[in-house]
Amino acid sequence: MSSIQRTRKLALVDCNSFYVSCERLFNPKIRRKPVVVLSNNDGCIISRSNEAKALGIKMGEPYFKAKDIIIKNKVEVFSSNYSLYGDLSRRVMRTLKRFNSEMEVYSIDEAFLDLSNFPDQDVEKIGKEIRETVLQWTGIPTSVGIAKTKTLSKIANHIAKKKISGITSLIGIENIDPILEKININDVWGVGKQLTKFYQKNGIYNAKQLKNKSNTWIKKSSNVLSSRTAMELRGIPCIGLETTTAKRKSCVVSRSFGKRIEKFQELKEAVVNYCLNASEKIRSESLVAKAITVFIRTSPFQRGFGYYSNSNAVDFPIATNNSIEIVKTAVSILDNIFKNGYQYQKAGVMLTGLCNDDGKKNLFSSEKDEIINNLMRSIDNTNYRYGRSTLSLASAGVQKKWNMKREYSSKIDTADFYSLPKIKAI
DNA sequence: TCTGGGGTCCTAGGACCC
DNA sequence: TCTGGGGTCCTAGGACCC
Repeated sequence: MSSIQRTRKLALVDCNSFYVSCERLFNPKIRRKPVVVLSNNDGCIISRSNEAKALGIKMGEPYFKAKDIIIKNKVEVFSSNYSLYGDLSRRVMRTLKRFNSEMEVYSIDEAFLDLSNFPDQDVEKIGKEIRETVLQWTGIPTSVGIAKTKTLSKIANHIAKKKISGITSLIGIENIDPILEKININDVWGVGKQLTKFYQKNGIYNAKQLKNKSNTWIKKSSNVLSSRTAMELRGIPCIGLETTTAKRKSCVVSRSFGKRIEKFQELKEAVVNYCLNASEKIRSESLVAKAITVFIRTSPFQRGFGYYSNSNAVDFPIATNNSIEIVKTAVSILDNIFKNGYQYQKAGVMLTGLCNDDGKKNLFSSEKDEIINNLMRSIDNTNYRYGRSTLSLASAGVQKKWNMKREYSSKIDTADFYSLPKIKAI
């Protein structure tokens, strides 16, 4: 064997406080200040700068609960701006792809890269180079964790987040038990709230203890996913790299309302809008839906008004992505589940059983379908060019009293040339 | 007053058939 | 009429992820 070691090596590159970093990119004045970004409707805190974390503001905490700390410490607050984050995410991913085309975009702010082709002793250097390049080209700071399996890369990344260098590699370490011992069981990828409770009850408090637990016990008392996690902790890959983006199986559009809604008419407007959104989305991916679910509910937190939640699913006679048909079906479902006298807080539609739109005509297709398809296509093109909902259906309404609250939007639009930041060339 | 949204996968249990 | 078990398929709900 040659002296160059080539084992399986996966890097997890994760953007630091991604949404906050995006806002900071366009607003240098908040670089060193505590910053948080809120979820839709300004409901919860979903991204925090290190300064904000240090103040004790928790992930997912409702905004109103953290308001005291926020005001007292002059924390900068932003409503979320997903088109900005999506755009910057694509730039980061494009940059990463230069290092290896064997890459899995795992979420908006993280990606797995296969570094197996590099010699073992070089990976830390490569990781450093990745960080520097992404920072220089996009302005987004990242952390890099490298290990033999996805689960271990996650752990390496978790450690890297706390280091100034921003990089941790577990490659070439004989015994990683002392490292795993310091990782709380709930910080292991795939171990959520319920599993944490279960493991702790059985004396498992850290990653090392789970790693050394027998597989049969884990499989028997939990499930295959948990045993996969344990195997991955042992350095045995069980979760593959998904380099091609699989077609999705469902498409959900749902929102909480800016204000509570009581009237059927307003609820209907919201549902129609969600349908238009969802059908446009699946059309853009050349998919058709076999079924649709509509759900409505009142706030689970509001006491004294009575809680009501209901949903219903209906199969389409033929899988479709036609807005008009989808809207019509959704409204009839809403008609069935709507009850008077409740203050609705949220509604949503879910298109399920998605499959490829082969465009084939079937027994029931007619010339009318052809006309409808052309209509959908021109609606999508127009909306793409002139902004969403330039063309819509009358039932979608114009007032939209139910629209989301977004009080703290930075209103940055990356399509606006003049607001683009200047990035240093190399 | 104010508590996000969008996904995937697994399992248990019921319906149905032989 | 009563009795039994095993297989498959579907769905709802739960758990997890970011």
